[in-house]
Amino acid sequence: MAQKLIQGVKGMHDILPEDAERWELFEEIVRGWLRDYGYRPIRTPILEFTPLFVRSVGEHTDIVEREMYAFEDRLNGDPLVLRPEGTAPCVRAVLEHNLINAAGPQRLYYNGPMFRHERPQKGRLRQFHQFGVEAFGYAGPDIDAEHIVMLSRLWRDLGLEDDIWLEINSLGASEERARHREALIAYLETHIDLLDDDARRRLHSNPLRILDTKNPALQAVVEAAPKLYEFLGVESLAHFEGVQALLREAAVPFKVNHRLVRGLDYYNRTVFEWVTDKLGAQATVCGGGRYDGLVEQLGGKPTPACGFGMGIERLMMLWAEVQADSVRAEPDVYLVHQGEAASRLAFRVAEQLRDHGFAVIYHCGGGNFKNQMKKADASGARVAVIIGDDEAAAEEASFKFMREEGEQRRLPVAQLGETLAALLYNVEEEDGSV
RNA sequence: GCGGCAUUAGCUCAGUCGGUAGAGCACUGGAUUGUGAUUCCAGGUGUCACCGGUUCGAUCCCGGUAUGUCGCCCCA
Repeated sequence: MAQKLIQGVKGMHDILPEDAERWELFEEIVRGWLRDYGYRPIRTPILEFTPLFVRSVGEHTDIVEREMYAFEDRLNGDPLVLRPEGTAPCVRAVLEHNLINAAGPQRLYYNGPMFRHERPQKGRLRQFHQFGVEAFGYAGPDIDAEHIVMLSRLWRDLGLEDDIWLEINSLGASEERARHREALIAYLETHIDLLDDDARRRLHSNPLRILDTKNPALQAVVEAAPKLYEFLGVESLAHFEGVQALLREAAVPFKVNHRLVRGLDYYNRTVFEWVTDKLGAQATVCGGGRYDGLVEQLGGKPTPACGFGMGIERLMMLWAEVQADSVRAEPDVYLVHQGEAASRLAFRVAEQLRDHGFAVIYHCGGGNFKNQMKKADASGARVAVIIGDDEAAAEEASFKFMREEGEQRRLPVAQLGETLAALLYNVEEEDGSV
């Protein structure tokens, strides 16, 4: 296939400054929120060996069967893959470095790009970004509830609480799930003549999804099908009830959706999704749950675990609506200058002002004063500091407030920093004047 | 991976029943050459996504490709 030189890869988007600034603000908020709950960062490589995901996510999931960027390293034949999700790499790193044995239970988070070769749409990209949280070594329902409650707080902090709601379910223990699956398949096979093509295709790959069909002709069959929750044992039910009790304690509203399943095989017991109706078909902005079997499955000691991932692109689209203002960081000072001696002085003055803590843009590229003042205005700077031949000859600088009334003033450059600090931040000078 | 729709100036979009194109914003220059966001004047704004076909002639019709977008599938 012929590629154009100047063309990004399909489904992989550049995040331009306007958006990237918003992303960084979002990331700062999220990191602060994670720290408040005692979560620590972990960073893992984007490449992993392919079998890691085949074993964890599941051989017969869509992710593994048709969406992984898997390839052979041309140099040594290693089977590599661009990670399609963050949980398995996190478990791998925790096991490889013995974090749990060394330091006990772990509360961790990560942030970064994930890769799935899907058909792109708005809010569904081939390279997308997630914040993920994983907790290892906690068996009780309190950690499940903690994850959900902390997310509820994040939505409030972001102003998204009206756009997102919570659905939860319990998948039970893996044996319980397996028995239900068997019963469900057996039931559906007795009604095979009633199923549509889609349902037949999913009968052995993902029978739970059939229960979610939109085909009205199947409603009666689906309604009478064996229910997963009828297969849950005492412990699973108690755990699920425990999670719900804590959610009620924290006054977090939720909806139990018995048809909620997740596309990754490793989940058990609690699963949850935060969904919105504002992003079309891409309704899920955050999903997660418990995966008590995964650590052992990947070769570790049996370790209870629970976590979630949130899609940054999807959340950013929601957040941009409630956060319409630009989040651009504006400089304090734009330094306008013309003439050789003046430019040299201005270069020094810029550094001098930065010593005082100011954000300073030194004009580059020449141009007349009119042109430079336009740039100063466009930059959003509060103050233009102007140095021409006259100022340079006297070791002085002029300054002018761009956003408020006031005459342009002129001072020796040695006094500029303190004077501007006083004017911009109302800092009193040593003699008490402002 | 399947089906539908879209692609025109830097941005948001008009338009040509087939005769090589516009608006607003932005940008550049000017209104006593050392002063911005207002006002006035002037001006580039463009392979009309790409490749091919039909035609005297295609931005427009047809086919393919690329990308985006909507739905399905699936998921964050």
